[in-house]
Amino acid sequence: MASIEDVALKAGVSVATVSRALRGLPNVATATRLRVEAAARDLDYVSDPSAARLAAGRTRTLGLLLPNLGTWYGGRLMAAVHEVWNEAGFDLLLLVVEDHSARTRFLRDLPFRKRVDGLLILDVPFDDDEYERLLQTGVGVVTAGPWSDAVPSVGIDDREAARGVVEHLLSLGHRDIALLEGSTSQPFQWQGPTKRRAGVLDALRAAGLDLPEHRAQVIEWTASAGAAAMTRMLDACETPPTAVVCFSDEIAIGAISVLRDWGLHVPRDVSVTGFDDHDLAAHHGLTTVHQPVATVGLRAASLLLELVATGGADRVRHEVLPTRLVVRDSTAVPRNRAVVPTAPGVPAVAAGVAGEAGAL
Amino acid sequence: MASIEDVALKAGVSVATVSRALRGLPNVATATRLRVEAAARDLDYVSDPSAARLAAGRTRTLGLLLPNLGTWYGGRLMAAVHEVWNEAGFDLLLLVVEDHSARTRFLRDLPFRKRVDGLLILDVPFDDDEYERLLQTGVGVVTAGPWSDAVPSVGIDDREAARGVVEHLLSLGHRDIALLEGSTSQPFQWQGPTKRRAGVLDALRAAGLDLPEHRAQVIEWTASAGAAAMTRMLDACETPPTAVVCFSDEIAIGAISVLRDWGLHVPRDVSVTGFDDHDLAAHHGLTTVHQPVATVGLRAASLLLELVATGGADRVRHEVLPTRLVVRDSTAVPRNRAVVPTAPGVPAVAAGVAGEAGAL
DNA sequence: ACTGTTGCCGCAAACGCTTGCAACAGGCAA
DNA sequence: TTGCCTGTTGCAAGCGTTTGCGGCAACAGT
Repeated sequence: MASIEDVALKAGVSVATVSRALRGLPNVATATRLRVEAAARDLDYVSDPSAARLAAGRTRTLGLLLPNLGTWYGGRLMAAVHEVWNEAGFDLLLLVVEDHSARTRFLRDLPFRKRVDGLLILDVPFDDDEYERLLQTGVGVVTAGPWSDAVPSVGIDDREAARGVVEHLLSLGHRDIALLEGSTSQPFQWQGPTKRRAGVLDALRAAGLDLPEHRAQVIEWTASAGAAAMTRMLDACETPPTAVVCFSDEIAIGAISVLRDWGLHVPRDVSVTGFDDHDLAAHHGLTTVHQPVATVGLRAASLLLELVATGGADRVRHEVLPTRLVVRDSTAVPRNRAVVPTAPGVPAVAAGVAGEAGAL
Repeated sequence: MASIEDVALKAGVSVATVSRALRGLPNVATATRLRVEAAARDLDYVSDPSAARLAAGRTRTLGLLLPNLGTWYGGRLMAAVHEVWNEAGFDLLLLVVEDHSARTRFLRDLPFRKRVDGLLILDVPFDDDEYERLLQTGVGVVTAGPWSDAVPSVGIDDREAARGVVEHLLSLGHRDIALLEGSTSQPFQWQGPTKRRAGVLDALRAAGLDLPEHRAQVIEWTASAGAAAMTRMLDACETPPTAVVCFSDEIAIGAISVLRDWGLHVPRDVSVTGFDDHDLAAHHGLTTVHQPVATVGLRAASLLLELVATGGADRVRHEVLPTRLVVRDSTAVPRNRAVVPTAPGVPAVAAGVAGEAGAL
């Protein structure tokens, strides 16, 4: 297998020149560059990344830290990140921290040392001291999701998004709105659900409403948990809520199936909303919050790329990407209630768009 | 940041001894080993993988080649593979080949050269010559899914699995069975669907039945494609089939939603089966073929590990993992038809298990 | 003609490990 | 005592790059 020396011999130059020519450095004459490139092509030469890393002191590898592989969100994001980094000639090193003990080990061993130039953290939150410890290794750090003053981030405004969903329901005339919240500890203390809950309360209070205890449940982020919670709620109350706000599409899909089992029509009897705009959401006709997961990945990946290129963070920047309420067929005017033209402070949103058209 | 030399100095031994001690090689006295380990711990030393790779000529990295990130199947498999390799101290390098031009480039450039010790190929099929070209780079190759005489593989018996599904329907008494096949070119020519079709035909023919042209459609592997195809089929025929066999759970979910829209009850009016046992399949009460994706990943990952450890493949081995028919609530005895006790050659499977119990 | 300047290029020293080989000490048998 | 073997350690030569520095033309300005 050809090494740089073979190329140098064949092209009649030194290895230094080959290295410079092949990497496109400026101080190489065009003629020599062409000669070198030809020689490299003839010999089918590719440079050895290990040697390059060792000599240059940079790994041209970036780490992606996430709590688990195989989730819809993580997979989508990883796809975007991989594309950006691959394009820029960086390898992607997967770092999986699936539970608290793994998290502790991660912070103790810092297993990315000497392996990556930068670290993109997805949904594994740290406190400021912990971020500091990560940064002391010299690698650049960016988060996609978690927010901290210590490191740059890109994410969405969970609070605002949740508020938008509830405002949509309010504008349709709903006054009895239930909440299926995702747990904050799945598997980590994560800020998203807290913010979403705050957004829900913002909207309710602006309309002079409240969130009674029996109308809220904190559950896992799965369809089965959504189904179970919906069942409990229907069991416990004589009248179902007119609308159910779910913190993920999967939860919503679970809730919907239970409602249907109970003979309740969605959206005629009960409106349901999700969060994420999962692939299957469109197919289920689910009204939901579209979350630009690919864009989040792309931006975060690019940010980290810049960071490691410029060497240091000049200033900690935060990018907040817009979400979008996608109104489909799972929300409608509540049964037997007058449409309130516009709730106070609510933009005249989509009240006409959401019909009872497509059955679910 | 501490290097091996610092540890050597601190422990009062040579770097060679440190290297041997820390890697657990046998020819180090226990006392020295302990001293070295203590020094390493004190200095918070981790070895530089680039230097180790360069010196040893092995990368301790394995490549995972797949057509796209962010799919349910790929994500699940990657999770299993990552766990096995991580445990063994190997890094995972993602190689994505999303379409034919990328595939051509991959074969031309062999971008994994000098970067990995082995390659695990998932759902990106090559012909024998192409495998030969991959092998000439000296890396070990294993596939998860595709079958070839050239390289070891682990996978499932698609034909057998598909046959089982149809036999289940036959044993319930179905005689008018439709097929929603996944396309073979998504994005690559892949053997799975061909084999599944063969399995379907095996079962039908054994029962003296046929697959009329208007009862089969080749479509994409998505819920929307499943929905569209189901619509076309219902549009085109005056009587719907009594059962629909789908090549993926997502296709099945799409089909079911259309059937429901048309006022057809599943399974009372039409039975539907999927393939994969996707997370949401249980939730939809879908009768389907459980595919041991995590086990496939685990076995393939281990196989590759052995392969690169022993240096060479003694013999090309193929592992076929069992699938399992999971009978849920989307299949039942067809309406207005007598139950045929047992179809010829069909094991007395689950005919009593599949009731009309849970509505969908 | 002499000095700077500029543009290319080569020399050689890293980079931080691994590993074949030699050295050495101690134990044992002859 | 000598020789051999075994178990442990050190020496030093790599591994294949990158990059600071110096050299050497060619060229322009005085």
